[in-house]
Amino acid sequence: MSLAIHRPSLVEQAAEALRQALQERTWIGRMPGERELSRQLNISRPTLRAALELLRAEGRLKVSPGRQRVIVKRAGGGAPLRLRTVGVLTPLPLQEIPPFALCWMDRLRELLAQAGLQLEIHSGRRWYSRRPEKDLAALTEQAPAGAWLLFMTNERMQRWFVESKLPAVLSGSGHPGIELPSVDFDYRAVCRHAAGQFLRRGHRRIVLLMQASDTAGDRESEAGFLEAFQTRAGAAANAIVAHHDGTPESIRQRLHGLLGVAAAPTAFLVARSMPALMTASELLRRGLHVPSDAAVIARDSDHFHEYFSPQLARYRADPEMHARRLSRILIHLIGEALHRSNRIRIMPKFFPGESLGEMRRSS
Amino acid sequence: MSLAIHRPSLVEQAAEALRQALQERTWIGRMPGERELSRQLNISRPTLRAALELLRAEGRLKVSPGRQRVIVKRAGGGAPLRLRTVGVLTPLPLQEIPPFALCWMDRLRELLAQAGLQLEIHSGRRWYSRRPEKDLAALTEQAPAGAWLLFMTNERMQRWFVESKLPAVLSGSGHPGIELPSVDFDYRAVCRHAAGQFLRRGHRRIVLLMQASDTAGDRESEAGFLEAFQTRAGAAANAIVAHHDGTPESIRQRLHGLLGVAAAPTAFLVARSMPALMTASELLRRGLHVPSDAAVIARDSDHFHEYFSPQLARYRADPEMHARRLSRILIHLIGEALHRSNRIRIMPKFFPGESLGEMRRSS
DNA sequence: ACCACTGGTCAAGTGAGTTGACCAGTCGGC
DNA sequence: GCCGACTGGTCAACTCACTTGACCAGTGGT
Repeated sequence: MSLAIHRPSLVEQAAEALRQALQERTWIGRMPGERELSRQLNISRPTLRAALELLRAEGRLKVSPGRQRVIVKRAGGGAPLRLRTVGVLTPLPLQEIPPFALCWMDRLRELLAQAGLQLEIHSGRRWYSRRPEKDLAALTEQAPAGAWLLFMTNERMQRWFVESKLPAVLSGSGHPGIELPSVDFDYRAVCRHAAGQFLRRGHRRIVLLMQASDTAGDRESEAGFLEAFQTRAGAAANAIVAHHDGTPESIRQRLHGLLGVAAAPTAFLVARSMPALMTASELLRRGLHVPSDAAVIARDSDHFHEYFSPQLARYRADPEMHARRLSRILIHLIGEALHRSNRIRIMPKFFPGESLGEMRRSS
Repeated sequence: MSLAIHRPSLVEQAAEALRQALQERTWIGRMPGERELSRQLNISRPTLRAALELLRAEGRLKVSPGRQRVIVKRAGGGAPLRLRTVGVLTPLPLQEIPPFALCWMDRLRELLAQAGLQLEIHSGRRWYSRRPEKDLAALTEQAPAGAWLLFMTNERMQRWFVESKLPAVLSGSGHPGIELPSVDFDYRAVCRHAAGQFLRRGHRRIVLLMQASDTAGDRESEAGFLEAFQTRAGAAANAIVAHHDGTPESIRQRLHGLLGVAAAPTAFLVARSMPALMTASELLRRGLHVPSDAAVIARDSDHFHEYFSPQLARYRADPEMHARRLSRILIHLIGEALHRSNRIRIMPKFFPGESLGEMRRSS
């Protein structure tokens, strides 16, 4: 059913009108001035400029400051093929992608399909290495896409996309200084809040357990977590940041190390839904009572958490919303092919569950 | 100079899209609900309502509170609609669909998109009730599809699709006598095998824990499970089939009942991945050791099981394969629109894990 | 009686687009 | 020479269509 509405931005519509006008040889040699054009099109100058920038990127115009834009003579129809695919970059194979992401990805695929776009998933550790530049260049040449959706990306990758000027969107945080549109969670606020919950319940040895990756979201998580200990209440407590490599075995080992000492931690904030499951189940398996021996909060949540006993305290978000926001940005981006730094930051909702324990005054 | 840009509001565009849809007789009798429509159009409800109000003013719709809008019959024929969509029926909303299914569904969507087909998911308990006929008729009229993909269906539903002669494929087993193409797992063999594993390890009180649904797969599971007890080794043992309603709370209660007696079961075969998680975690939470106090096998597996400690014994299958097979049948079906009873039965691979215990001779 | 659905309403938030202002560079004419 | 009227380049403030998320009462099937 093609019920979907196209919803082109004014910029796209203006660009299309200008293309049409150029095609019909409305002007010769140079374009009219911006102010004149914006008057004719009945749009504002910033909007017109964005449209003209599109045409420049397509090679139809040349600009130089102080002079009117020059119309480039075209030899035959060098119509810039518009790519109708969105490439997705992920380090994980489809089966290992967390259900939450799978859910919004599927919904996103549906939304994009209605707009005539196809999602193409490229999964592999290759692009996530220390020096991804060469592989990224190879990929974007061999599998060209109208836009790229980046998932769990490190700084190097993000920087590469900015510099190569390919249209890209982040699902997850952008590193400082990276000007890419993104949809992500406010992990700084989440982790600060979670640590605060632990502190208010009298915990004094608190672990943030996360994957050793260099995504911006994880860095923010750490920063937010540590911020909570700079308050008066937190100064007396012990903040521990522990890393693992993402595999179940590695998480188990890390927990083994943490719990093997005399003054073991009593509170665990765990990043990502599956490591949270591993943490909680391993605690139970060791005979610890949750929450009285060890409290747990999951930074991320997935639907299978509903089926864990005791119910984990966690932060929940809406995959449908995530998909809609991404789809709008992507459709926009593929139409305009220009970065408009559009950062959407979502605050997931806290769900207390049973793994946190009652409020108490002192330890 | 036709440089001017027509700038329709979203409301106008939506109204136009709806007029178009009405023209094409996309729905019969009544419109879908506002929430559903706004989701399909990817606009917010207030905006949609304004558009619907436009149509009402034009006399194409009638509204009355608490009921869906009624389409006013108009003279003049509508165009016959071409069906390039595959409708998916599921009782669960997208977020609650198990990751395994989500995974093959997404891959299926990709494969179908390549063939120019769109997947349209319809989730709701409505079609899964005791008397689904009326609602199914309404659905297939209001959202016509070139083929239907049925998920977790009961016998009544399957029979309805056979009798209405709509092209349909089952993901899951067909009930006896139902001649629909299907891709499913051989749960009879799986459960017989699982019960055999328990018996060989000396367990004598063995539970099959499953959702009280009337899908063919679940019936086969029960049959296969019980078959294992008709061997010489199984005759001395106690087979218990316990049902729950699928909610975490219900599973917990059921387990509470099972474990509350003196001679509690020592082995649990659990259908579906999430109930298996609930079972294993609840056992641990109660201080039972897995597997020495209670052994667990999951009939179905999902990737998050990797992150449970101890590793659950389970049966694994390949979502990619599942998607490929379904896509072939569906593309075939939508091309030829005839049933060719094509039953594909998959035997998932057994993974012993840690929750089953070593082999031993006697209890 | 319940529960899941329907249409009806609303307040708060947000982001695309507008407006209007100020640069520095270019160019023609006095 | 130099003024002034153009050019493109940039920015901050404002506006309003649209979104979001929440509630309500009524309907209808189980």
